[in-house]
Amino acid sequence: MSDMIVPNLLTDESGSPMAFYIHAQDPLREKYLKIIRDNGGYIEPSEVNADKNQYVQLSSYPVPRRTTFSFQFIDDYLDKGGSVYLEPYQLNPVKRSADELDEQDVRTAKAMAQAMNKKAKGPPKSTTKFTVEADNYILEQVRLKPRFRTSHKFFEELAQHDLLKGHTGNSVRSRYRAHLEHKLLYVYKTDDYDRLILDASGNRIALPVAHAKTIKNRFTADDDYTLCESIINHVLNTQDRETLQTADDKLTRLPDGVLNEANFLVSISFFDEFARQNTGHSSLSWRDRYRKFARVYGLQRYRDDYRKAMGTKEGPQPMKNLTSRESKSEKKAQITAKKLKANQVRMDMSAHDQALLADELARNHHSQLHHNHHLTHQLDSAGVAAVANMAVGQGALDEEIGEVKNSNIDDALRQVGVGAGRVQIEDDLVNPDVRALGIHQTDHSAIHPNLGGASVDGHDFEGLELKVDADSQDPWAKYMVYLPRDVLLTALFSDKFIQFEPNVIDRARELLTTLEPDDVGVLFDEFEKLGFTRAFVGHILKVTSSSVRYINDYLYTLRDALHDDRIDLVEVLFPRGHNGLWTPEQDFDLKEGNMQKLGFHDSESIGARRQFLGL
DNA sequence: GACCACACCCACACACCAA
DNA sequence: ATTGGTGTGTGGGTGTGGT
Repeated sequence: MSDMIVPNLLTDESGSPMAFYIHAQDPLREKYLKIIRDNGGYIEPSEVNADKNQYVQLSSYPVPRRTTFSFQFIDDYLDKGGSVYLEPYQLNPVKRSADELDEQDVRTAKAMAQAMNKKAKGPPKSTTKFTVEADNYILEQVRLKPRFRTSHKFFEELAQHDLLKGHTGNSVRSRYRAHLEHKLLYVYKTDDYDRLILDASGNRIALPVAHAKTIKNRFTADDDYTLCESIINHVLNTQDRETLQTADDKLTRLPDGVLNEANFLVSISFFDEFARQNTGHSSLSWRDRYRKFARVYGLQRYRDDYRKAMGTKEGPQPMKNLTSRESKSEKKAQITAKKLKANQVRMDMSAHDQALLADELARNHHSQLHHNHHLTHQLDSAGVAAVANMAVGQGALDEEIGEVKNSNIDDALRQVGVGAGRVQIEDDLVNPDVRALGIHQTDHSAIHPNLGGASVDGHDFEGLELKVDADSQDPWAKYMVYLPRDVLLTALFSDKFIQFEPNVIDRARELLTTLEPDDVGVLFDEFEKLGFTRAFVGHILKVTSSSVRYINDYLYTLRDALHDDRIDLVEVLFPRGHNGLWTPEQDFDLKEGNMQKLGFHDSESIGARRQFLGL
C-alpha cells in the first residue's frame, strides 16, 4: 500500500472520509481498520450511528438481517484506484424473517467459524522443515506401532515427541504419507495388544509392511457378497417360507425366489458366528454393514448385481454412498447458527426492551431485594446480555455449555503428553459433570497413550480402572464372577505358579504398572502365564472392581496370606473390612443402601463399586 | 511455479448405548 | 435380547498458503 504517493483514496471529492461500519467481533476488523484509516477512510464505532447515517457495513461473512459487503471491496477499490462499484460485493441481498434456522444462518456460521479460525491461529504460520533425523524417527515410530500408521491420533501424539518439535500432527502425518511411506519397507511384529514381539535372542522381528494390518478394514465386494449370501441362506434356514414371501401389505404372496427383506430376522448371534468364520471384521462391524449398507441396497439385489459384475472388466464393487449422516462440520455449523440466532435476537432487542426485560426478570428472581425500575442501570452489559439470553431460551445456551464442557475435556486430554505413560486428568475435571458425560478418567483415546514408551514406576495406580463393568456385554465380563466359598486351592493356581514362586506376586504387580484401560485381556493372559487360573483372575477383578489400585492391594494381602502357613482360603478370597475389596455380602449392602455396614470403604471405593456394578 | 508444511474434509468401520 | 440411534476417529483424500 504505497500511500506515500497515492492520495487518500477513501475520501470523496471534498476530501471528507468515506465512512464504514465493521462489527466489533469481526475477525478482520483490526486489519481493515488500519487499511481504511491509512487510506483516509473512517470507521464508525457505533452500530446505531452507522445505521442512522446508512454507512456501509463491511464484514467477513454475511450477517442475517443486515446488509453487508465483503472486505474484498476495499482490496479491489484500492487496487484499481477507486474504479470499482460497491454492489457486486454485497454478501446477503435477501432480507428474511427472524424465526427458523435457514441455510443462510448455517452458511454464516460456517463462514464465521472459518474466519474466526484464521484469526485464532494468529499471524501467518511459519513452517518447519523436516530433517533427515526427524524423518528416520517417524519411520521407526511407525515400525513400532504399525497398526496405527494411518491414524490421525497417532501422528498427533507423535508430534509431541521432542524430536518433532515445531511440527503439528497434520504435518507429521502428511510428511509420512507423502514422503516416507514408500521408505517404510518393514515394520516390527507386534501382538494382539500392539506390544512388540521379540525373538528368542530378544531382537525385534521385522515384517513386510503388507503383513501388518491397520485399525480398520474397508469392506470389499467379496465381503459384501459373502455377507448378503450368508444372510439370505440363514433366513431361508431359520424362518418359514410364508413369512419370507409375504409382501409388506401382509397379504400378497411374492413370486417364488423373491424374498421380502423387511421380514428378515438376523440376530446378533448370527453375526457373532459369521465373524468367527469371516475374520476380516468384527461381529459389530458385520452387523453395521448389514444395517447401513446391505439392507439399504437390498441383499438379493446386491447378490445378483455382484454375479452380473463378475463378467465385466471392472468387476464387482463394494456397496457405497448409502449412509447419510450429517457431517461433523455441518453439525457444528448448525449449532453455531443456533447460537448466532440467539445472539441476533438479543441484538435485535432495543436497549429499552432489554432494560425492561432485565428489570422484569430481576424482580422475579430476586424479589426479596426490592428493586425499583432503575435497577437496570446497575447492571453491567454482561448482566443485561445474560438476562436477555434467558429470554432467548435455554436451548441454544445449553448447547453452548455442553460444548464448553466438551472442549475442556478435550483440552485436558490433550495435555496428557505422549510420554505420560498413563492418563492423569486434572482433579478439577474429575467432577460429577464429567462423569455424567460418561467419560472415564482413563478413557481418553482409541490408541494406547504411551507411544513414547516412558517407563512407569508403578506407584501411580491412582484411578486407573480397566474398562470392563461386571454387567457389561464385554466378553471378559463373564469371567468376572466370585468363586464359590468352598473352592480348593488348586482351583486358584496352575503348576506354573509353583514354578515361578516366590516372585509371582511381585511380577503380577509389576505387570499392573504397564496396563492401559483396555488391557483387561492382557491382564487375563499375563496372569494366566504367571500361574493364576482364569477363574481366579476373574474373581480378583470382581473383588477389586477391576481397579488397578485395588488389584494391587489385593495382591499384597494375597502374598502375605501365602507366606502364612495356616492359610484361611475363605479369608483370602473374601477379605472382610478392607477398603476397595468387595464381597457378595457387601455388594448386597450397597444395593440395599445399608451404608453403615460399609464404613471401611471410602467414597472412592464406593463410587468405583457403583460404577462397576452399574448401580 | 513447484514443492512442501500444514489445515481441513467426509464417508464409513467399529463401537457403545438407551429403549 | 434386539434394535436403531449415534459417537468416534480412521482411511484416504483435497485445499491453502508459505518458501
